[in-house]
Amino acid sequence: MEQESFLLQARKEKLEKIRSLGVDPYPYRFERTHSLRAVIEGFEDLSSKEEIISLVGRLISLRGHGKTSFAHLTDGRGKLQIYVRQDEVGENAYSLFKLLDVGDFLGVKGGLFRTKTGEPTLKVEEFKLLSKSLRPLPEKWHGLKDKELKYRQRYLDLIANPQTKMVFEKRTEIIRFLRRFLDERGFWEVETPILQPLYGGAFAQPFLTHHQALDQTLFLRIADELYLKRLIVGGLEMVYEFGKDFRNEGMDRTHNPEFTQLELYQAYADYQDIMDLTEEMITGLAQNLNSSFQLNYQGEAIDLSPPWRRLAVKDSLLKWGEVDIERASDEELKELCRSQGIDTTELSGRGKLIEKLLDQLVEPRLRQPTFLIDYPQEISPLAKSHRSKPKVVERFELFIGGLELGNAFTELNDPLEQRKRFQALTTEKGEESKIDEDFLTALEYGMPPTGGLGIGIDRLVMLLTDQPSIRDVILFPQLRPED
RNA sequence: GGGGGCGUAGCUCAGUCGGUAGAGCAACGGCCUUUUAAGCCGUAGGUCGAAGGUUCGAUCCCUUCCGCCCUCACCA
Repeated sequence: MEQESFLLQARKEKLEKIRSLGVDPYPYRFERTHSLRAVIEGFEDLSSKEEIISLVGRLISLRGHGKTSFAHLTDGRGKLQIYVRQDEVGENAYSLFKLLDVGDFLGVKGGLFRTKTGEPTLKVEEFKLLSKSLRPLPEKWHGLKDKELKYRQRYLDLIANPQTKMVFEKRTEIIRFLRRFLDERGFWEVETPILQPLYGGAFAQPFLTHHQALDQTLFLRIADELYLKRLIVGGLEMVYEFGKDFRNEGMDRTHNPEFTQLELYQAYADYQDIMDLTEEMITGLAQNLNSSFQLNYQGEAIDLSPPWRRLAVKDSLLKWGEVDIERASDEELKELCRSQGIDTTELSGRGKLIEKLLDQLVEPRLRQPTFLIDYPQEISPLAKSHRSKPKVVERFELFIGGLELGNAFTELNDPLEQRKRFQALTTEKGEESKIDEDFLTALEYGMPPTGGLGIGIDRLVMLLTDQPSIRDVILFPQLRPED
């Protein structure tokens, strides 16, 4: 802290010197004629015309040589060298330039030329300080490596590490593509409540908050599902929502307490249609982003070429668990769990046992794109029973590179059946979790046959940007407070 | 929550088999009109994550705590 104030002090003194020269270190405006990227791309043309241009940017390097200085400016899209000479800008202006630091924002005006080494450079005729920086930026050569600092002070990470900026640029492109993809198919983008009197649509602990005026407990949503289905009842037919969901559970490489999910619902579609849509959407995305179906995730080659494997839960466990879940007794399933080192004392019901076996035996093996389909009904209360297979529902989860990316159903639209499923859950849990009567009422008015999908956007970004942790694709991931 | 690793200057990192610490970059002063990790000369900057213990002496060993990372568990 002492050290920091020492460094701060030097900059504050410069700030005062600048003010005493009659210069405002935080002025309001500077007109730029070109972005730095435009200058680099149009350099030959601009320099041959000897045009005088105006540029802005942050000073990221500074090399003074007495009465002349070289520096680099960056404006977030590009980087350009500038060259300042005392005999060009005048003595007063040059002494002001000497008071500048790496980190300051600058507007410059001049013509372009190439240095001896051929680097495109702007010869400064005039410049204007646009904003004074009071703290030193991370070191120019090694950047900012400390993960904690990268997450806590993401702005420094973005300044110091171009790769970080690229990841988040791709994140923006991914979301932009998905919106366009759905908009073009006639989906409506909608917004549903984040503050909910009841929570549902997934199994997870919620965050609680309180509304003062209503004196009411509210929950931050764990999923959008039950509201989006109400809109299907309302006749919207094709809806989607990009939204933050909040789950009050553990944090790890693939879980952040708040995360972004894309949910979409399409009337008159079933889960087969949704599989087609998902495949088309994500392969289109990869093509758009990387111009290829091939990608590398954490050293592993992944081929997104369609069609993707569609593997039934039952077949997956036959293959990797050597068990027939239709025939095996509860005790046999438990035995298999135990042989895999799974603690079965807390597990009730075949559904949970099967889910555990999937976790352990199947999911880690799903490296290439795979729709795992037809899940046990008891762990899928919002999905419609399979049209021909007993005891399973029409549901899929999507796995790529071992990441669980999506979850989808042919939606259950039988209100009486839905009520039974909710009731079975509350008795199983042995607690008075409230049933969303308003949702059931909506179903009673009639919901058309519908397919629905949830995609974990953060994990999708991880996959497509080759990042190992969800924290690397969320600008401000959840951390414990310092001290 | 269990196990393992890490925490030293603003940043990136050395180091001390226990004798209160170094480098590069950044900073400050000086020289320098085509440099680009500019260069040269000089200066300053640290309660070595926090607290306690062992010791003549702790940044180093021990304990506890805090934070970060990995991993297991938990997690429709």
